Amino acid sequence: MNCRGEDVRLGLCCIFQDEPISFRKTTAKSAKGRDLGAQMRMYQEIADHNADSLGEAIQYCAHHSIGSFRVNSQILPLCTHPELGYEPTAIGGDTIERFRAVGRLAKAHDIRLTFHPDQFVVLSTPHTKVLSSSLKEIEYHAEVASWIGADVINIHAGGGYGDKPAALARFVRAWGRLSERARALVTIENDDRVFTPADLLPMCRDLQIPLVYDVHHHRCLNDGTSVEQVTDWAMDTWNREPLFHVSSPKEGWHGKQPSRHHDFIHMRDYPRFWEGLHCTVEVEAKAKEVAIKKLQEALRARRRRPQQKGT
DNA sequence: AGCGGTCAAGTTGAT
DNA sequence: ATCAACTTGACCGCT
Repeated sequence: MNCRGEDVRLGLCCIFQDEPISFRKTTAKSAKGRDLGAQMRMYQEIADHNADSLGEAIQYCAHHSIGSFRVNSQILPLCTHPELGYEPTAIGGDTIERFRAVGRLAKAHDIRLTFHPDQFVVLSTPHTKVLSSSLKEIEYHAEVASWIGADVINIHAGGGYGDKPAALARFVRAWGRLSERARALVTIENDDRVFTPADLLPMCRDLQIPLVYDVHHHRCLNDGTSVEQVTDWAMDTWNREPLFHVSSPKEGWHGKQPSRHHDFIHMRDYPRFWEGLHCTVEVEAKAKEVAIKKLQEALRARRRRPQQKGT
């Protein structure tokens, strides 16, 4: 039981729908038109804004019983850009101290912070260029995570390239090239196209990489295992609070692309037996904080009702 | 001020 | 062959 009086910690992903809390970014094209000094000033200004916004996001979560917030990877603009990139620690002024203060705020309110680097991080890639940029990207996340106290950098296994065992072997090798600090934060999530929980669990156990179990992806790409079974197995891979993902299909399970996310979470898709688990559930719904509010209400209502048939 | 096109990056599968 | 989808639309430059 955590401080919110509930067992499950719900997580908000990156942005808000209605609440006026926003994060800024810029484009390489815009930055290139300035001299180096002006570029760094712009990056710092955006980073300061984003640190402040992250603080507001944490406050919002604390006041709305949301226990976790996923931080956008672009929180330091263009930091890992191949031409314009810079060391996170090179950002000037009191920006880093601002982020550290935000980290203390999150800790004080028991708001868990996570990262989910985007699709360009591919540790299973056979291409050395893609691999080096992926490693760099993860190390960047690890640095910022150390400022704010994030305890998860969640990635997918990457492409399968027609030979999943070979791809996973490359993943293992790449993972070994990360710093110890980064490895301690990296988690791996089952996806909806290539790697199922059954594909990933052996590697997760071998290397002690926690599995972020995405039940929606599992339902899109099934491997013969049950939601109950994978939940148990995934829980066992964690040396800290387990993290799961939930979402609902935009056009229903019989629509043409069930992988697309709905604005809200349908209770049918939220496993009943997750209630009462000590874990974080990130809510991947387009309506963001509005979807979480609805989900909280639906979970409360369901808890009051006697057990019904089905999940 | 409003609006449409653009944005750093990888891989897959739908069309 | 092209393009949308993915953890997320925001930003820029034109009219």
